[in-house]
Amino acid sequence: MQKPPHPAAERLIEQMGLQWETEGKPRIAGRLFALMLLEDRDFTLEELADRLQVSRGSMSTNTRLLETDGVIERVARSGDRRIYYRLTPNPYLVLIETHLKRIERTRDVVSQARKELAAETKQKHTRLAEIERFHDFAITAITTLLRQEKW
Amino acid sequence: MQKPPHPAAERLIEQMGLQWETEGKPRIAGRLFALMLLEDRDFTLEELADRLQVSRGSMSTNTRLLETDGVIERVARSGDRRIYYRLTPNPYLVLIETHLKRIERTRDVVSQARKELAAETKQKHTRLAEIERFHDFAITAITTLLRQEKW
DNA sequence: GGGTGCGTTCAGTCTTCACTGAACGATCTA
DNA sequence: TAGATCGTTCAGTGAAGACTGAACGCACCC
Repeated sequence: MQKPPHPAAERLIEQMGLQWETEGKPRIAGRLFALMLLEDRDFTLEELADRLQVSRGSMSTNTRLLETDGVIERVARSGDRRIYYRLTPNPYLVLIETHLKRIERTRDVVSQARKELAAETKQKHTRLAEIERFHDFAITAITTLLRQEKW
Repeated sequence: MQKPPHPAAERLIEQMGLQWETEGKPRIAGRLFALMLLEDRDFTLEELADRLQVSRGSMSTNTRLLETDGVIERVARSGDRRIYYRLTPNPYLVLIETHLKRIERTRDVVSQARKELAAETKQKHTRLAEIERFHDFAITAITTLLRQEKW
């Protein structure tokens, strides 16, 4: 017999879903992430779909999404045809890495624009160089942060 | 006579728009931000709407959005009924602050769940405490980063 | 081979939200 | 006061994409 989920757990899951939504990611992915953080064990696809009340199709899509990001991984069990999902060792660090990549991408866009605008007014060029430097600074900061790992 | 915009500038603006879109923010807001970074001067609403080829309504909404975030500000000129917009002194730092607030919010959600789940299994409680600690660490890191300002 | 369980795919639906543009109020000018 | 200019609001439109669920492929079991 299944114990009904604690209201506080439920709230955490839903809040995380909304949070992810504001960041442009699927709500289900956020809810999924929260659930797995909370329970911290292996799940089958169907178990997840049941628990979060979504279709298997949706769950398939979103597990793949998190898997691609490196937040969760698939686990096989001998004698069980089903696939199990669990969090990877440092899911949060992985998320930050994804974020880092985005910043790097923006930096590159700025950088390229700066180079191509070199012949333009000096003001624009200086301005872009400044922005680029800021990005570099942020990237360095986050990278050292990730290396520390002593949280 | 107006000089046509440089292709590289155009690309930067559009790319920034797409970037903001992936982060769940309006594309126009991103384009607006890039344009103002690039030119770094005062603009009227209509000038912005013309330049980015959007309606005045849209521009009104999006200038307000960036203004609320503290990225741009309104400027009045005596003898001119129109409102001018310009970047605030450290627009990037402001954006990071906004991001910081979001992290704090997530931390609070986790924190509350942890407290309410104190009576639940020890595993869940420990797990949530760990997540909370991680958030605290990230918050501290970003805060010190913002205080430095020596980029 | 038929039957069953599992995961994926994909066409279709639904929701959300960015964006438009007309209408409006407000403010200045003649 | 009438007219012009400026910014905002809001109802309506359109598009993007999250989500569903049926159909499918595949592997295993009998």
